[in-house]
This record gives sequence, structure tokens and C-alpha cells, in this order.
Amino acid sequence: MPTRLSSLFLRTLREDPAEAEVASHKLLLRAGYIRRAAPGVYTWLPLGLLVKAKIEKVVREEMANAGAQEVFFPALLPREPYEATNRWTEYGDNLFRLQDRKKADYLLAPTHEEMFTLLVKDLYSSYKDLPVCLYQIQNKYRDEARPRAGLLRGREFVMKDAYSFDLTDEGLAKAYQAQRDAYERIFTRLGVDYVIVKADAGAMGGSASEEFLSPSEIGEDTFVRSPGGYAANVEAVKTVAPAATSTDGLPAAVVNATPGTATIATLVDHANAHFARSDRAWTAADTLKNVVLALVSPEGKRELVAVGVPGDREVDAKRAEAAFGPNEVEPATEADFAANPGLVKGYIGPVSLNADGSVSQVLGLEGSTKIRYLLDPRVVDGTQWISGSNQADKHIFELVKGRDFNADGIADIAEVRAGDLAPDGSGALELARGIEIGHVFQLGRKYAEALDLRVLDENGKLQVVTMGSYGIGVTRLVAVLAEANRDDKGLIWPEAVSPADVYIVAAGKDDSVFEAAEKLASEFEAAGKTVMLDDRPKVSPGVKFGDAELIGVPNIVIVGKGLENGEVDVWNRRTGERRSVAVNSAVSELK
RNA sequence: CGGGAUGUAGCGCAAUUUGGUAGCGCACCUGUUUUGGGUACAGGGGGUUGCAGGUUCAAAUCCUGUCAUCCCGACCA
Repeated sequence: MPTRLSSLFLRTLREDPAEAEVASHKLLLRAGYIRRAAPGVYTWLPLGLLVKAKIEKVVREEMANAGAQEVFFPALLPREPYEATNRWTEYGDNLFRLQDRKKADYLLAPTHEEMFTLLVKDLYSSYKDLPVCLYQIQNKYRDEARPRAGLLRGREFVMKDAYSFDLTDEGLAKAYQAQRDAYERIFTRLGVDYVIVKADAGAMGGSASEEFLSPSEIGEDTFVRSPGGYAANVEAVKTVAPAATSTDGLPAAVVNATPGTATIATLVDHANAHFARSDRAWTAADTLKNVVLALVSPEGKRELVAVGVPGDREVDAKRAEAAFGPNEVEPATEADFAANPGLVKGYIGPVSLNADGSVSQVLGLEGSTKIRYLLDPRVVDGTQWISGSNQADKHIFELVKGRDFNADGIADIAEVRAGDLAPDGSGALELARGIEIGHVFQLGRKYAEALDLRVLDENGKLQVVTMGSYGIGVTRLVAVLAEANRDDKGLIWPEAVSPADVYIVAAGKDDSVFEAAEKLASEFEAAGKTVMLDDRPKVSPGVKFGDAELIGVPNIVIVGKGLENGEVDVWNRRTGERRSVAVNSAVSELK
């Protein structure tokens, strides 16, 4: 049976809803695919459900191809498993928590690593049972601080999450590759543009991790790519360090008066005005900016750390979070400075210079402040810097790394800029925005260890299982597809996800038009096509055409005026091309 | 959590400045009309103006508080 517009639960809107900002969100609301139920929580209307089901179908087929088996967990889960992995705490405010009548704690699952791990532990206990890969397509709940753009970032959303279980690292690598391949097939079949980027494993722990990003202006993730094919999330970009050079023969460090230069900009201006170089002007890149950060552990422990970066770069908050995870990173507060009188705001440096030319370590575990000191990878031995002197209104010039100062380690947290070189030598990076539509990573043994998932190997010894986890944002894909496939008139779905294969418009008032449209619908269905039929009586053609364009089925057939010549119009929504064909050849035209 | 904006009919908005019967368009219902690009006309239903206090003869409008939503940022497997 065709989906009849005359009875379909649908009301299209002529005006943009005020609540929507981005194009895909507006169109999904206007065309009657979804309705907002609460911030970041959406009701699926018949049309939306059809599109979602199409995506799920492709996902299921490719999961089966990859050897994964479908299961289904509750979204409502008890606290205990999440306590075992410490995520009851680590997830913080993003976790939806609730209590039952006995005051026992429950949560709405934000992701299901624990449950999958426990399920395998529950049923399997031998290496002979492995490998196994399980998945589900299920609602997830995250109390996002700020849901965005309709389905793009919701608090309830549908995710396909798969988990692989292997005895060996090689097995994990294979399972990972199988899922990764499946993802490529899924996104290709769905007609989604994507790039695979190296990602930071983040709070999930584990090692190898890649994200599938769909390039988009409205994306929330920034990634980089090079002409030579390197692509990575900004959090994961490794800075290319220059080669260290000899410190021999470099001029000695000297303290210069630099009053009122607490910012890099004022410092550079002052240096050029009073300590001009003969060869070129000083730039911000000649300065070493020392930023004090506070790391707050999940348990609430606070540690100060100083990071030295070239003065022309800011510390990138996301890169810092990634580098220092699971700690939270925040700027040092006035209270932190008050507690460390050795730190002179605006004039912080790794060392202070004594009258006899010797240096005293200030930053660093060995320094007077005992504050851990880390350096940007670009600050290699032999590089010269203008740095704070730890005295107000004075900076040290010609301070040489490896001769005058050192650090406790490296912190690769400075911002990544367009033009920076790719770590694999594949050229200069460009920055782009993307929407995360999939994420694969090798979790390793973290969850298996925490939940004691072990199996007997062939020697009768217990071995901890190693895991991978693989997610696809199903409902987010609806938004991504809508965003990428539209024009000023409405949506234009790729055939693989369109709510129907063919959309027939009965444009006319004669019964003959409706009868012919009905007949054509049956013929299309007999040929295996799904059909939407606009059979609304007393609705003008203009309205029907407008709704057809808004709803976005790519293939439209208009039954109307041409009927007296035995013709209907076949209308390609994407190209706009419209041509008349004989009624009885319409079905073969759209094969 | 910080910044900004907004809450009036199902949706989009006006009326708030200067207190005085809450209005327009879309959608919806009835009738006539029109039928290849959102037809035209006539009639109609639908509102305790986010909520709670206060001022006043009188509050959508002024005052206080509160809640909610959206946008930017922070955050975000």
C-alpha cells in the first residue's frame, strides 16, 4: 500500500520554527519528520521514522557482513556496573541519574561498555568462544549542557554501538579493521561524505582510535588534513619538533628592563623599540609564553602545572584536556597565584638570572616553585627565547633551551594552525569543521580488567580479554544527511534513505487523474518500489508541488495535465529536470 | 557554568515605549470558487498573554521574584 498524503499523519509548516537555527533542523521540522519534546529530545513522526529505519537497515546489513550479532540492552541500568569502572563518578553531570522506589540508584545509559562486558562475562569463559562481536541499535542518554541543532546533539539519541572481544592484540586489530571497513561501506551506501581522522582516545581510555567526520560548516569538531592525505582531530595532532641544535657560541642570556609588558604584544613592541635586532624585527614567536594551568583530577585533587609555548600561539583548551585527561584543565586562579608568590604574573619564566650570569631554576619539580614545568615540542635544545624573569618589569633575552633551562617534560597543547606541517611529512595542514558520525577504537583491557572479564586460554590459564568499541550516531546521521542534501525548497534525500522510492502527485481534479495515480502507485509497488502518493482532494497543485519539494523524495511523478495525451511527468528533485513520459513507461523510467 | 536574547492561539508575529474590550498572517472548521506552482471570497472555532507575588479603579504593558526556551562560549564517548 502506498503512503497516502490524504491520511498520513503529517502537517507541513510554511514558516520556519523559531526554535531552529540550522537549515537541516528547520527543514526536518517544517517537512514533518520530527517534533521537539524537550530540549535535545525529539519525537519521531512517520516520515522521520522511515528515514531512520532506512539508515538502521543499512547499518544492520553491514554489521552482519562484518560478523557482528545484534543484541538489545535496557537503557535503564543499575548503578553498580558503572561504579566498578568509576564512570558513575567520572561521567559527572552528563549522566541522567534516577532512583527507584527503594531509593536504589539507576542511570539512563550514555553508552554500554560495562553491560556488554558483563554479558560476555556472564556467558563465556573460554578462548574457544572468542572472538565475538556484539552490537545494538539503541537510545542513549546524555544530559548535555547545551543540546544543539535538533538531532545534531541531542540528550536522547540513537546510537549503534558495537563491541569486540578478543584474546589477543592481533585479534583486536582484526576486529577493529572489520568494523572500520564496515563503517566505510555504511557511509558510502548512505551517500555520506566522510573523512577518517586520527582521534584522541579521551576518557574512554585505550589506544588506537579513529573518528569518522562528515565535513560540514555546522560541525562541532575541528580537524586538520594535508594534501598528502593526513587527517586528524585537532586534539590528536602531533607537533613536528625541529631538530635540536648546538648551544655552543650562542650569546649569553641577559636581563633587560621591560616595564609594563605583561602581555606578549606589549613585550614584542617594547623589544623592538628598545632592543632592536639588526637582522629582523622581534616577533611573538621569539617569546616563550609560560602559562600556569590547574589540573583537577576526577577526585577533585588540584595540581598546578606550568607550560611554556611559543608566544605566538595560544594554549588550545581541547588539546590540553586531551593531553591531561582524565584531569580537567582550568586556568590558574588569583588564589593559585597568591599561594605561589614565586610566580610573578606577566613575567613568569623557567629560571631567574643571577648577577654572576648563573641561573636559578624557578619552574619545574627541581625549581623553587616545585611546579611541574612542561614545554611545547618546538622548544628544543639550542632555541633562543625571550622569557619572563620572575621579576616584575624584566625579561630575560637570549635564554637558551638546553643551556639555561630545561623542563620536566613535553606538553603538546598549543593551538594547531593552518599551514602547520603534518607530522607524517605529507604537507601543510588545513583546518576544517566536521560532524562526528562514527568512532572506532581499541579499548584494550581497561573494561575487561575493571569488570574481571577473563577466559581460559589453551594452557588453562586465565587471560584478560581485550576489547574494541565502535559507535555510529544513527539519529545524528539523519541530521547530517538532511544538512548535506537540501536546497532552498526543501530536502533532497539520497535514494538509500528516502522515506519512499517514488513520490506521486495527483495534480488535477478529475477522478481520472486520481485513478491513474492510484494505478501507477500499484505498478511501482509491483515493481518493488515504495511509494508516497499525494492523493489529497481539493488541494491545489501549487501546494502539492511545494510539499513534494519540502519532503524531499528524489523521484517525483506528476499525474495531471499530460494524462489526456497518455503522459505523466517524471521530475528529478535533485537536478530539477522534468520530462514527460508515457504513462505505461513511467515505471521502467525510474528503474 | 559565563554572555546575549526571548516567553502573547498549534506555528510565525504585532500590541508593552505612553496601563484602558488581546490583534494580524498561516494552519484548522463551514460554504461557494479555483485545479500544472502555496486560488479567491464569506462566515467560524481556538488565549486565564510562562508562573507567583506586588502597585493600581484597571496590568500582556509598571515593580519584585521565579521558571523555561533559543543563540554564542565553556563542556561534550
